[in-house]
Amino acid sequence: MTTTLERTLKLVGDRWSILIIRAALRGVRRFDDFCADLGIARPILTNRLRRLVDGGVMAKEQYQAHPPRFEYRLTPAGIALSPALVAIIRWGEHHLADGEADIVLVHAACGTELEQGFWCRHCSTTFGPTAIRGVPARDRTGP
Amino acid sequence: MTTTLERTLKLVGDRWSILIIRAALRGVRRFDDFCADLGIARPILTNRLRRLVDGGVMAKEQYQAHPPRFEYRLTPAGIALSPALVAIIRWGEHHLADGEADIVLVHAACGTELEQGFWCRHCSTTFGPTAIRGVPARDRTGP
DNA sequence: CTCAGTCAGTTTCGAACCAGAACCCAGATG
DNA sequence: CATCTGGGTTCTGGTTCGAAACTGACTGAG
Repeated sequence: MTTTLERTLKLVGDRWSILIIRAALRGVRRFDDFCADLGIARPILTNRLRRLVDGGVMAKEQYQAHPPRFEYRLTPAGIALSPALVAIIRWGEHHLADGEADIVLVHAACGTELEQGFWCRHCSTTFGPTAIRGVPARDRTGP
Repeated sequence: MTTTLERTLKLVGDRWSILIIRAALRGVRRFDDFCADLGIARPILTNRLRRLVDGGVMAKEQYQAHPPRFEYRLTPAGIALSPALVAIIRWGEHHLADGEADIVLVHAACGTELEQGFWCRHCSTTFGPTAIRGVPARDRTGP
């Protein structure tokens, strides 16, 4: 009984992986930069990076040959995690904020705080979480 | 250096909390039902439920007095986690799926697979993750 | 009344995971 | 040569996890 969600959580469901991915989205690429940026211990960073690479979320690329040096960057699958990341960050900012230091995510073009919703392209409408159903992929009957 | 995201992850960033919240969204309320539904060990369930209650995600309510029995249900803050949950589930289904048993989230009204985007109410437009900026809450200047 | 069963935990104890510090190694730099 | 840098690995204690068994308050059947 290993659902996809369980496998997802095994991959990114720990305190560090999400922080690593956020750092990567901000442009951090190198081992020591992750270390300094996150304050993560090196052995754990080694471990998490390997797991993320194995899971297809990040890719390890050699960026110079002679002293062989590597950088870690997000794959398209990793970048596709950003809506999840944003949703988590937004939830924290709204429900766990404690004072001044907090950050609001805004539409870069105009500075308005973004909203996140579900969109049905068939009905051309947005809707909330109560209007969601989960159906097995194979016997899906929708249009 | 404890960001809100770090505190969020301390609260729900482990393998079980998210699964507990999903079960709660499906209507599971009682201790043993969580146990059976998730296959979680009892001490860990005790621990997680306490943490979620302390964190304001779930509420513990006595539903009968004489053998004092409790049920755990999501608070509004807990229900507000569903966009994050949906984003994570969707990511897993698209990037980690392995075959038949998977589930697709659809708009209940019509059965179309839902999409999830960012919406700017000022610009009346949807946009992708690259158009997001994070700004400190206090010196936000947007309209 | 006795016996089995339910519900919500707590106890016990070995396995896994964590953080920090020290160490290693290849090349570049001085 | 000595030192520095990037990218790790090893070692050490401490915390946390998780499976199974135990507790304890009750309920319902016979």
